[in-house]
Amino acid sequence: MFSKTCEYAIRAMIFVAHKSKDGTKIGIKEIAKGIDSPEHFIAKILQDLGKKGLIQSLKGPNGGFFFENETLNYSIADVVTAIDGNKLFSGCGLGLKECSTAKPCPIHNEFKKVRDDIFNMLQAAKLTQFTDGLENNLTFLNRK
Amino acid sequence: MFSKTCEYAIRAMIFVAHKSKDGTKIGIKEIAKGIDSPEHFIAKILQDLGKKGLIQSLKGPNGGFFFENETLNYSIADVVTAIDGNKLFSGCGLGLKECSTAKPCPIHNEFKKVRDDIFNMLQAAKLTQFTDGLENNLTFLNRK
DNA sequence: CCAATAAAAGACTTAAAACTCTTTTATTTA
DNA sequence: TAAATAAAAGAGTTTTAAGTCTTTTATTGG
Ligand code: FES
Ligand code: FES
Repeated sequence: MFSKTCEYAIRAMIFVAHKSKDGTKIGIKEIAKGIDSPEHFIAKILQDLGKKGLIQSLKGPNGGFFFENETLNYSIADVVTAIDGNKLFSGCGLGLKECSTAKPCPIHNEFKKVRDDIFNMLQAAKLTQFTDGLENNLTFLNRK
Repeated sequence: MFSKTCEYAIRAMIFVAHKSKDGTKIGIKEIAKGIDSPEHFIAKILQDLGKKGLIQSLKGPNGGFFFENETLNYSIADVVTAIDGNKLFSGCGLGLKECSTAKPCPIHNEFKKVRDDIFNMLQAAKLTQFTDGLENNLTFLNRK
């Protein structure tokens, strides 16, 4: 469904949303441990998301990653679009150059339906809404 | 959603189902043209599917690819499983080592829902059911 | 201002996916 | 049975994704 990069990105963003709820900054090492990902790899990914404005960071002692505007409250769909682009949300399921209702592939109708469902569910899934589940060990971001 | 290999595979299988409905065999060159894919690449893919029993082929003059048992009538889900495995149908959306209801990731419930929808729709989509649409130019397997 | 800290940047390696080319084997038909 | 045909097999190459390592830059607190 998502690229490995995107899977790490989503896990990391949810993790940061969880850990930095009160404005605390969270370091890359702790993030890498928390989501069980290669440290330098997730660093690159978050740098990229930082450039695109989806996350903030500060260098130096007590530095780390955090969300400046809780008000923005990005969704998982925003993260997916930033990393994997919009192929999943608007591309043809059978790989035709573009998805088109006028010249549809054989599964266009059914595929469009589930594709839209995926988009809607990821759009509705805000990064901040998972804090409680993680806090109470009802949901997990790693298998350690 | 699917790997490039899998996209080609599905297109090719639907194309063969369409073209060899009356027992005609269809050559790899015509398949490659019909679905707009690299010839040697789709050849490899169909060889693989042949070994797995999803398609039949014969060498020599008048040889080509065809379906022996119309009765089997595989679905797109079968092709996807053969090529991409079952990660899409049963893996964790956030890339955790395994999807588990007991130790779910934050989006497990919602993800499982759309994942099952995808499976059901691909399971219901039989390779032979698209012939009419293709025949009447209502649906397409390329953009040429 | 200096040392410590932590992210940013950039160069790099590895592994997997995508794709190509050449040779071999099976089948048919003249 | 020889020539033509078409897939099978196998050994590549190229490209992209995934992951690593080293150096630089920014920030803080003493
Ligand atoms: S054309 Fe294939 S999904 Fe729309
Ligand atoms: S645990 Fe992530 S989808 Fe089930």
